[in-house]
Amino acid sequence: MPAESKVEARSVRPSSPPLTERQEARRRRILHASAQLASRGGFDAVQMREVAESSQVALGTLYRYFPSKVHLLVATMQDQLEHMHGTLRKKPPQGETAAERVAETLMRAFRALQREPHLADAMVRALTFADRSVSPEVDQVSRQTTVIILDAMGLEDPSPEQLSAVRVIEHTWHSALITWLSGRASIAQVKIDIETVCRLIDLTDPGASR
Amino acid sequence: MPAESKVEARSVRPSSPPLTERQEARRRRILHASAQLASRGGFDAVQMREVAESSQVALGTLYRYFPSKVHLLVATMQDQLEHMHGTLRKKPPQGETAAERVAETLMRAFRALQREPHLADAMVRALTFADRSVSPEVDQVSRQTTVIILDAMGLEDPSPEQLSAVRVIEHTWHSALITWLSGRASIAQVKIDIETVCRLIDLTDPGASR
DNA sequence: CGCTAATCTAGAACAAGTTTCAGACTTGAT
DNA sequence: ATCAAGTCTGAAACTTGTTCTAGATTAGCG
Repeated sequence: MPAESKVEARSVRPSSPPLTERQEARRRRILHASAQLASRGGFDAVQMREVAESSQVALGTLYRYFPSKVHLLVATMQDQLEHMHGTLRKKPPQGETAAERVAETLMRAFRALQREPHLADAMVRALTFADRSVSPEVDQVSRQTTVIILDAMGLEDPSPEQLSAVRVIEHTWHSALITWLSGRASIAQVKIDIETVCRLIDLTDPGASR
Repeated sequence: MPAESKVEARSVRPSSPPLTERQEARRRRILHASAQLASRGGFDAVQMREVAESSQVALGTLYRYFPSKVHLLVATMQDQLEHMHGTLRKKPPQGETAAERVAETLMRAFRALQREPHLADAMVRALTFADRSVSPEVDQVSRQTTVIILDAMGLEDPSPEQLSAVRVIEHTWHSALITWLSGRASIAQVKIDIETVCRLIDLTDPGASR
């Protein structure tokens, strides 16, 4: 009955209905345009009309794929996170302790973001500005981040305390990024904050190699 | 030469030019209207036209006092934070360790926010969405928060490590609030995160009473 | 008091996110 | 090949933050 089947965009989570090739292509064009515009001028430069035009899609269609600007930018972030995770996987961190490895990984990610500060601005602002209607997508980003951190820790089955520590690390990561993006903290400051919070890991993992 | 002298609103920081009585009254009406509307429907419910109308001020005047919606909401937060600090001061936390006292203080603040979740939503979203143009005001909020935490710790002159810990606690506090406000974390979860991050204090303060 | 500069007001105008709609186009099934 | 249902397009409309303007008010000063 449907034509190009249903929509509902997802990146790693092609849960609901599968997309037509042309739909997949559209989705990709949109995300590409979004990232491109964001790389220029950050959150404000991602204007829905421009995204639509750049990706050769009608405005209504754009809104069918991504029901709001925030949805679009969060999806863009998911997209970028995948790249990131792939990249990080290739060269695992060198640190001795779990805390060092996590800090190293986050700093590596941070340096990547520094290369595209405007893009980082757009994604992070969208992420923290997102309201309840975007919760599922934001949650997905959060889970992905958790995976990256656990990866760096090199744990099989983390304890509840360790999961709490990871949650706090994520909090710090997001908030520190924001203070950096809004010019209220220096890069060095962010580094210190990350290293400080990572100490929590050793605190919650008595069996860490020292 | 000027009439009602100059404007430039501030709360605890009447730095630049002092305000006329009528101006002070206007400013107060505006902040009151802002908090009232925010208490109803959160960030979205604070509509500049409505704030202007509620506070009996022309739209242009509103923008003269607060150059953007985010500025207005951040100022509203400063205002609320003062109350909060005053209230907290009266009954200092009971905990034995600094970590316990800080956690207790933050949880007390958290409970206050729970009583007006919409207001909390408006203020916190504004805070994290703020761009560079609002940095001074956001920074002021941050400083005020730092003071509250240091107060709870009961320290005279904190070490750099301790200040780092406080910074991380603030990061966690903000970010945890956001996850709670957007329905991605339960109240219990926030509590755990706060308690977890507060452990950093003991970690950085070897001389803590135990 | 009378002046002058600054402030305030009412309201129009503009910008960008979001919604809506009629009509053209695709798709999968018969 | 044809049809029904779902999609896409282009364009207009609507909402809310922000800016602008002309004229009325106000404050402080000589």
